[in-house]
Amino acid sequence: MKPMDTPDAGHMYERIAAALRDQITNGTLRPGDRLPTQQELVDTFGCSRQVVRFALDLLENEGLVDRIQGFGTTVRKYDPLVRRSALHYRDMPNAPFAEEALAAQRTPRYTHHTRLDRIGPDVASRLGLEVGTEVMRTDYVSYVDDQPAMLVTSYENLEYTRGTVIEKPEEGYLAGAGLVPRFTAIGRRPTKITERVRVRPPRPAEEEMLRIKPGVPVILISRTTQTRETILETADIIIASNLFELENSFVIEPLVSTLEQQHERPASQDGPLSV
Amino acid sequence: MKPMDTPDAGHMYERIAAALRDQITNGTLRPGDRLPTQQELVDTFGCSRQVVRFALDLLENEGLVDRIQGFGTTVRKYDPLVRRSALHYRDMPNAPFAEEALAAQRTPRYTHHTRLDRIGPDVASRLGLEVGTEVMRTDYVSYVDDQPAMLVTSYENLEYTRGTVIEKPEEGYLAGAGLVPRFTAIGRRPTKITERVRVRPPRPAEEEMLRIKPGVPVILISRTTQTRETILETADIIIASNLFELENSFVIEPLVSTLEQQHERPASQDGPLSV
DNA sequence: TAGTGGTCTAGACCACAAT
DNA sequence: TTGTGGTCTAGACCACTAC
Repeated sequence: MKPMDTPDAGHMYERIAAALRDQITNGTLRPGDRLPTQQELVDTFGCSRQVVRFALDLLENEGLVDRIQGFGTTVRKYDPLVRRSALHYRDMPNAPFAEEALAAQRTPRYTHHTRLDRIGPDVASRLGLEVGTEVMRTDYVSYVDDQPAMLVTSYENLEYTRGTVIEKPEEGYLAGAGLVPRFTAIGRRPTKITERVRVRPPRPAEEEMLRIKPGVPVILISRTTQTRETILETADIIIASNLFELENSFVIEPLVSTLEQQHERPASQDGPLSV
Repeated sequence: MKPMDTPDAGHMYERIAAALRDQITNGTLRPGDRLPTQQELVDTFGCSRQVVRFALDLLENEGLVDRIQGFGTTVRKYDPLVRRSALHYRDMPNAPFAEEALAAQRTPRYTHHTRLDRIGPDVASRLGLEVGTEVMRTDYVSYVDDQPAMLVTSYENLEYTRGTVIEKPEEGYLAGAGLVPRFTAIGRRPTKITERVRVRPPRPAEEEMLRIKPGVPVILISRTTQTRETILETADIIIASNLFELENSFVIEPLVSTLEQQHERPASQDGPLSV
């Protein structure tokens, strides 16, 4: 019969998607609400069920709806936690992840597994070591309300940690403390931590580990922790983007005439100086 | 005939997708290569064309392939630039975006449009001003090799910039300079810049503005620039995640509380020190 | 013009959730 | 059991690319 474009413009599936998207974004349909059934949409728009399904595919891939077999299609909820780098890289020996979750009325939990491992090319180049060098590897899985939210794999250079209290990250009196207090405790206080952030749709393995729904990208962070001369640690962090936002703060150094650079001086007051 | 699961396990479309995904990720099919045609896949897997298309939908939504009508399906290329916060928020009055692009052998270009604007609730709360206050708004579109890559909308508090040389961000001798040198020039050197990073699939408007392909999430950054007492600026930044990665560096302050400094001391295995 | 991918129909059966 | 969404077939026509 009528093949595709009926009265208006564009394709039928896009018209259906646009109609529903409007209702979702303008609040007519609210998070958790049920959309019309596929059959109702077939009747409303006078098209085949495949077309309706294609329209719902779009909305699902946009992260706007959840489709529950046998139940219906609902508007997806979004209520992320915030991962603050400043919390993770401060001196206090608390667990920043737990703090973030509890502050948002969620229940945090994590598992960890530490073992010796030999590194591949990628980690080797980040640590400045030879491929195959033995390092201390720790895998973490962090849960929010029993839902996996973040995967971390950390590699620590044994040259610096071997035989110290922090050789095993989750043992000893600094178990669970952040990188900064741990390495400070062995006289190797980090001077800089660098995060490289990449974003893409999840791989099937990540989809499974994080129980990710369609339309939810993952955030991948490669971190390196260093002192002036050495690289202490590197880590791969995988985050489900529907559960976390990131917050990064950058401290701007005051202008210190031309003589001195920023060294061990607690940030002084910023005078209105000319350039 | 045979409805779905033939010999092996799972659904046919997932088997097809998995076979192709393997070839892409293990390098049998390389970026730019053409996949088999839909008809060839129909013949190979002995299923209907709809099922083959569903499999390709998956790969497209994973960002792995491009589908070009009349030509074929190809393996997508990924070669992002790096947005370094340290570059954007430093003192040098250069254009960091151009520098990043040129370093990667790409051609940068951007447009800008500055005007007075009255702010809505979101920007108002970020600037600590009343809704409807007049601010200086500037919209930027940044292109890499003539492809739009980043949208920035910046709102500057006129209370501080009115009548100064930086009142219009893209005029005067500091045109195009970063936030730090510009505000420093009027005696309001920023002390902290905070970025909140959110990730999700693109809205249709964003898809169009950034000419985004299926399976490419957007990165949304809300930035605020402040001195100790005041909020100077806030901005919304939208980035196509296939064109940019982010790099954030965090400087760890030396310990100044006690006389203890870490510094160049190669201190190996020493006993546990109190934090 | 030939061949590619894009949209659509009409109908079938399966899997899961609610009752 | 009923109704929801999930997978699949077989076939049609449209839109674009390359030759």
